[in-house]
Amino acid sequence: MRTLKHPERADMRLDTVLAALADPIRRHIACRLNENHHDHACVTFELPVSKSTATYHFRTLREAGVIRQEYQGTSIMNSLRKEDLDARFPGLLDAVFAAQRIEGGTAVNTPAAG
Amino acid sequence: MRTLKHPERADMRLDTVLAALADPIRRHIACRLNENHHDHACVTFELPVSKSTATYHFRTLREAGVIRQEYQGTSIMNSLRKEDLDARFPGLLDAVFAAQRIEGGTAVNTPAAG
DNA sequence: CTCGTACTTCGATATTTACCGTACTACCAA
DNA sequence: TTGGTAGTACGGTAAATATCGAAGTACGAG
Repeated sequence: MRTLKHPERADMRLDTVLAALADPIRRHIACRLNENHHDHACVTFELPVSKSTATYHFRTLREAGVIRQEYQGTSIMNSLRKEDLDARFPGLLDAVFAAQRIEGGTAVNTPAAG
Repeated sequence: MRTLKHPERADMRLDTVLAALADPIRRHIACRLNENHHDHACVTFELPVSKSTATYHFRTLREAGVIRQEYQGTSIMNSLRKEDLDARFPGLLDAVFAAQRIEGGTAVNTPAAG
């Protein structure tokens, strides 16, 4: 079974988390995982970038500690590390999601939506 | 009198604000302005970068809407746009500052401190 | 008017980031 | 075992970012 490396709670860095959430595509992924509480395969996000670029963004989020990625067969199930983030940086994630809602929804034009 | 351009509340973008706060030097500036409530000239920050780089970071913060910069003679008085930010993205600034305190203080080694 | 201070602007550079396509791996199902 | 699906790794590129030093501007003090 393939496993992916995730930072411990204590190893999450504010720099990295903020940089991860500063990108609209990555914020879009995080917001969606926050809204739809069950896990999602990468492929279901329909991002406006190529597959390899999507991998890059998911990896950036995972390495920052924002999401958890676990193989399930050939897919990866993504979930938001909300409890860990809330423990490490209380209120940060909620403030970002609230801000995103205020600013106007999706943060990104998915190819399906455009 | 020289004046500098600041975005209106409504024009503040989450992308830009998060990117501004993702950099440790800029977050250090913002944190200091939050702690010491009166204004500060750029020169008082003793950042570990050259003067022109400092200008660049202050400008980035100003253009994101995080700080206000107003000339006072040959100096610039910097202040945090806390009310505006709180109105636009409630809780975001406080969450970032709290996270910074949790992670361990200064976010940056000033040359004086190192 | 001259000088020093505080900051900006410009041009250059190094590094990082976002992005792509191709080739690859791992797994499941037939 | 053959094929399809989901995602990774790699090599490359374009753009953005962070950095510097040198030269310039604006202002107050003397």
